[in-house]
Amino acid sequence: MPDNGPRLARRPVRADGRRNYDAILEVARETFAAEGTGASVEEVARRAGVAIGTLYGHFPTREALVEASLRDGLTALLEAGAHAADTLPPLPALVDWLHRAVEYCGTYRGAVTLLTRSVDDEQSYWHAGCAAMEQCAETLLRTAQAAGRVRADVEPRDVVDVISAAAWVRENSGPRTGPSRLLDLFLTGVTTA
Amino acid sequence: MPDNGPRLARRPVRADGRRNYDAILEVARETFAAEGTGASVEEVARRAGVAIGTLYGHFPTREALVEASLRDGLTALLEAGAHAADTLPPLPALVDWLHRAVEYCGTYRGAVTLLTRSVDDEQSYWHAGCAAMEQCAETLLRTAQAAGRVRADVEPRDVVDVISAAAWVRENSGPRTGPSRLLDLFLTGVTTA
DNA sequence: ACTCGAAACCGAGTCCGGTTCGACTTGAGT
DNA sequence: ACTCAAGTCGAACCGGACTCGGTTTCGAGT
Repeated sequence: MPDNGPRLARRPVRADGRRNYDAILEVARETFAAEGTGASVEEVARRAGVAIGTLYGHFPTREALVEASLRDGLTALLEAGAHAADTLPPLPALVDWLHRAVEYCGTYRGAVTLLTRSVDDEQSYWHAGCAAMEQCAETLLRTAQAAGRVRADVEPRDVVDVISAAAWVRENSGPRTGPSRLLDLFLTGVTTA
Repeated sequence: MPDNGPRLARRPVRADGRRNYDAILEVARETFAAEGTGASVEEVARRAGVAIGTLYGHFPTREALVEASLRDGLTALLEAGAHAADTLPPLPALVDWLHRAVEYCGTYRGAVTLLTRSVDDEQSYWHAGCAAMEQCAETLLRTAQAAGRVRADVEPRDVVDVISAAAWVRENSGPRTGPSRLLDLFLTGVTTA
């Protein structure tokens, strides 16, 4: 039987387990939002009123915890992509989704780095999610290309790279406001009449 | 007397000091090259045949050590910029230098992140170096703009962001070869006839 | 209501790496 | 040779990740 990689954290069955699981996750989201994905895991446990061992019982690594904290957002992003594809013309659909994707990757400081490393790592907690994102990007890109609105030599991988690059710049470079400048510059270089 | 930020590590005066300083720096370069800037500082001390305290005597923080390891490269990059400005037409000079800058930022895994954080941090060991790089970028950019080869609305800051973004993608995204694709796409979006 | 096994919980303990500090050693100027 | 600042040393401290074996608690089944 092949190793399917790490199991995603599941909401546990017992009432006390579920209570703690939820509490940890909520505190984790707050903490990551405030301090980035590098925040102390012990601190999360402490604030959630739970022993460190309990936290590790639910989320075996920091990665697992971050992944769980971001799961809902990813689902929303994929839905937004599908929705844009259904309701907008090809190029606007792509552009809209790209901006959302950049924003999503910036949910917590440090998240892009984790995400990006996982794209090619089958063992990672994120791999499936990343693959889904890549798939979404590919669909939107190919549609826009078929409509003649994006240069034909652009690859899905370029799109993924631009998303992460733009998100990374946002979180590491001085404070920027509004939509990602890097993304805009990329788009002007890549779109066609 | 104002705090001028951290002092850059200087080659010490005494012979034994200089010996150790040089040994540490050489080992540090090898180690960072092999394992990235996150490598264990203790490991560096061990391999250099020096006690941990000695290392800290010369380089008070990991940042100081990384900075020292990258100093020569930065000098070379700045010289290359000046040289390109003197010997090439405006746009090629900018393009050439950008590629070099991306390569430089990729000297060690993790270096871009350190560098980028320092741009706005006056306290950082790098601040002066970053400022010099930004200055170089600005000169080349403005010249290319004056020659009508780059869109007028591009700011030096955009250039710096693109350099770090491209370098970051190279080190974090799957293995890429050849010149940075991200940089190329940016340039096609930004250059004019 | 009671039993009992699995599910959860707990937190001390291990490991590891960064950084500090005060005692000791040594190079080099006089 | 003498002196002392420069340099060296490494034990010790700290904080955080992660483990594990003992204990408690839930809740399904009777």
